[in-house]
Amino acid sequence: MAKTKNTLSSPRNPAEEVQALQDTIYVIGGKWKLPIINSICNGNRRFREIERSIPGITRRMLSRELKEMELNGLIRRLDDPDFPAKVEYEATTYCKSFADIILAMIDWGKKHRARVKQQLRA
Amino acid sequence: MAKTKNTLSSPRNPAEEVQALQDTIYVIGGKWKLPIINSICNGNRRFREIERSIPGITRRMLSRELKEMELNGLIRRLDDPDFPAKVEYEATTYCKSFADIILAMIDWGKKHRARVKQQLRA
DNA sequence: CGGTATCCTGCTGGATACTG
DNA sequence: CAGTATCCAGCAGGATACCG
Repeated sequence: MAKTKNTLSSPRNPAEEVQALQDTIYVIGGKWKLPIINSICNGNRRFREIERSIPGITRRMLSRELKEMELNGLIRRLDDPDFPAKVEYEATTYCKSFADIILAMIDWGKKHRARVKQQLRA
Repeated sequence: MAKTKNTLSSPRNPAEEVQALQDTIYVIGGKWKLPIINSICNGNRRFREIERSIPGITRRMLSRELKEMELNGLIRRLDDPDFPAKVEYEATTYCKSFADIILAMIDWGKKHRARVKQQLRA
């Protein structure tokens, strides 16, 4: 017999939460996915634009990640047939679902900088 | 002359935000740091406890990460001299500063699971 | 229990050059 | 502009065995 949802016991399920956490880490793992998502969500649409908006990224990496992200439904690639080599990328709803994570991370990063700066002055 | 902070223009600074994002990715990079932080913040204190709470992690990895995290001020290691091989770990305030990120990621992971399940039924 | 030592593999990602 | 091709290194991380 299937257990019915018990709303009283364990409002938090640690095992389930680690799982969820590990899934997420798997999906957004690596150095570039989140910065790229962030860039496109910020309105950058052209390859070069995105490239310039992310310090340190190479074309190869950007190219690879964009391809994978398109496959995974994170972005749409719009290729203008009239202008060869005019491509635009746009974020899907799915892509935007990472907003909370990205915001939390930006926030943490800013505070971290402030903290380090403090430390140097001490 | 130094630019004074202009509260009107650019309440958001994209360049600064990518930086912050990349800093954060650097700090919590890899498969294990976040799950370990999460585990310790959830009250797991013993090595084995932490190990058991994180599916897939090996002793070697856990050991290495814990050592690094202690060096970086994320956790305190309490070694009981009376009981050799009785060690406890506890989270520092710094460690807890990752809570928002972790929560956002757990949340995303859960929704992701639900989404995938939906897809399979369709 | 709480680790360390050793060995090994793969994959991420960098450098560089070329293309339609 | 928007990529692709090739080549290569480093290191994260897995397997396994051993230790006080």
